[in-house]
Amino acid sequence: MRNPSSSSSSDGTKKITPCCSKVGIKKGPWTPEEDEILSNYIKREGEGQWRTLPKRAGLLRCGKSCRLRWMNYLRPSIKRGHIAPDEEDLILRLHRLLGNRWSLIAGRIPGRTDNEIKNYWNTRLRKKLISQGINPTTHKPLIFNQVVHDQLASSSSTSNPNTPSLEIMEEAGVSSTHQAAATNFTTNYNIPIDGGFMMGSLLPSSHGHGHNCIGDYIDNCDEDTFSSFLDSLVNDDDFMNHINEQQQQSSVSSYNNIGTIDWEFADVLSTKVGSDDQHGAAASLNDQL
DNA sequence: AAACGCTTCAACCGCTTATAA
DNA sequence: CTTATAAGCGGTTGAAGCGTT
Repeated sequence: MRNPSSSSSSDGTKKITPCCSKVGIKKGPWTPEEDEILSNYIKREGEGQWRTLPKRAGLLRCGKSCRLRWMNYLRPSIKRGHIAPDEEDLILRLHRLLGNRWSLIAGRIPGRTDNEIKNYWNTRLRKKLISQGINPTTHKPLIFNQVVHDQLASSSSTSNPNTPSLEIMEEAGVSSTHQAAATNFTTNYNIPIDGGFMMGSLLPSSHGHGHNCIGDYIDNCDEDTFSSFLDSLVNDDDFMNHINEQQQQSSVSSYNNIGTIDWEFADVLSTKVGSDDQHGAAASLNDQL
């Protein structure tokens, strides 16, 4: 494990983490005895008050370490071991929508911790996607993105600056129907090609400022709505019902076509124009429909 | 059997966010 | 409103285990 004395900031000065700086605080792997003490204490007294918990429980650990051990290993609800294919699929779908929001992703997968999912992603899923030629950050094809982006950069032949050129769409194999939809889609929703819209900005605590129907939809959600939105990803059939309910309740015009947008096209388009993240939301939702 | 390289995952760190005083 | 403290998060590390040579 890591050397406790090696902690330093980028400018070389030592940084002290208050709860872990005391002499006599144990670090490194937990022993079965420590696990038992912590488990028994939390079962008896409950979670929380992590900073003072070690002293009260009689452990020579910092509160952070106790919390982590409990959250990631000792909690009775934790499901350890092999991640099933359906769990893997869910991780992929949620990551495509949420990015590296491990805690949020874990919250949607019963019995799995953020640390476990993060590790699984970094050691397996990331490599798996790369081996399949998929960018693990954007979930788009690795090579195609670059080619189209380069083409797009040298093109200025469309009247709407947000719309990819018809030549590019033809080259990319987009049908004429979808080409027309592209113009409508990008015009109606004023989607800027360069986006700057991170998937993480879909979250209530980190609002994006791009104009995107899905982004707007989620930006205007409260936490319960967002939570139920994520639940709908787990239960695919619920998603359209959820959107339709929101449509009826909302007078925001940009929501009006949300149930009729050609999401398959949105996915194709997002790949073609290279504004991965902004369209990534639509693309990920497309997969659910 | 030994040496080496690679993979996994528990645990730590620093930072941010939330809450209390 | 400001400051201090606690909790939570994501990135990173490195020991242990495993496979290969």
